[in-house]
Amino acid sequence: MVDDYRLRCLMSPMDAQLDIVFAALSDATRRRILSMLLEDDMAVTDVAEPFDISLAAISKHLAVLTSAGLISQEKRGRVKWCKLEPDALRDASTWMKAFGQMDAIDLDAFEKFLDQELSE
Amino acid sequence: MVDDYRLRCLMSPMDAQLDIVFAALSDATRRRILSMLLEDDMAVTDVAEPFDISLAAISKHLAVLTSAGLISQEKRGRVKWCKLEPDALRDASTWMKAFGQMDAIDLDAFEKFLDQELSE
DNA sequence: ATAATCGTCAACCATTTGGTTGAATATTGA
DNA sequence: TCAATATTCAACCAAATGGTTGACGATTAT
Repeated sequence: MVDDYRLRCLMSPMDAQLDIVFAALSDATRRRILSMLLEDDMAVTDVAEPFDISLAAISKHLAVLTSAGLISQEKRGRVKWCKLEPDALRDASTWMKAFGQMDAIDLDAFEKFLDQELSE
Repeated sequence: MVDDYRLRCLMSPMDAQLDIVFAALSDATRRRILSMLLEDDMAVTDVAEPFDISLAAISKHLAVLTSAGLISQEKRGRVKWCKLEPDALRDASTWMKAFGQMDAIDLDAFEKFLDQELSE
């Protein structure tokens, strides 16, 4: 009985999504925006206020966070509200968790899995 | 008594290091290399073997992982051995954990902290 | 109606990233 | 000694990233 759940977490098909989420997290401005949104939903202008960069730059950062699924944006009137979507962090934290526990799994199975993966 | 441990995790000075670690994790090739190194220490050439890209490209990926602290490289003879350093994941996973638990902390303190941070 | 506000778009720029190739540097094996 | 192996370096390239500015389309306030 192989615990290939963690293997699935580490390898293949959600790779593209993980790329995007980790890339979104790799910028301090974006992480700080996420922290701000923990406090409350915010309008784009209010998100931008503490930063020294242009509104357009913030708008781009918010677009990155949105396409990573880390936030959602909803326009009400002329204001676009930004809302945290912390569930999108789950893939990433699952990867890291799986990674940390990897030495506990069946390594023979992992090797077979790798061979199969590579022969495709 | 404020739990500002998590605040410290989310904000400021280790930001630069987090940038680097998350960026290193944002590439599927590099994550796969990390997975391979879970099995065992490996020489650069052996790391490269399963991939379709040049050895030089792998060498660069390994350099990225090294400067993120996620692996270490030690040259013995003409072979450079790559070794996983999973502790470097701790900052990142601490950030994510702190983030996930953020709603449990003192938000007034967080607000004060933010104000202070921004007035510097 | 007109002016102000919210946010994005488009064009541009410099830097970084991920890849290539070919040459160069050790080191080891015959 | 000479050839093969292991790895990096240097130069280059295309694409992506993070920033700018100015104009623009919506929406709201006067």
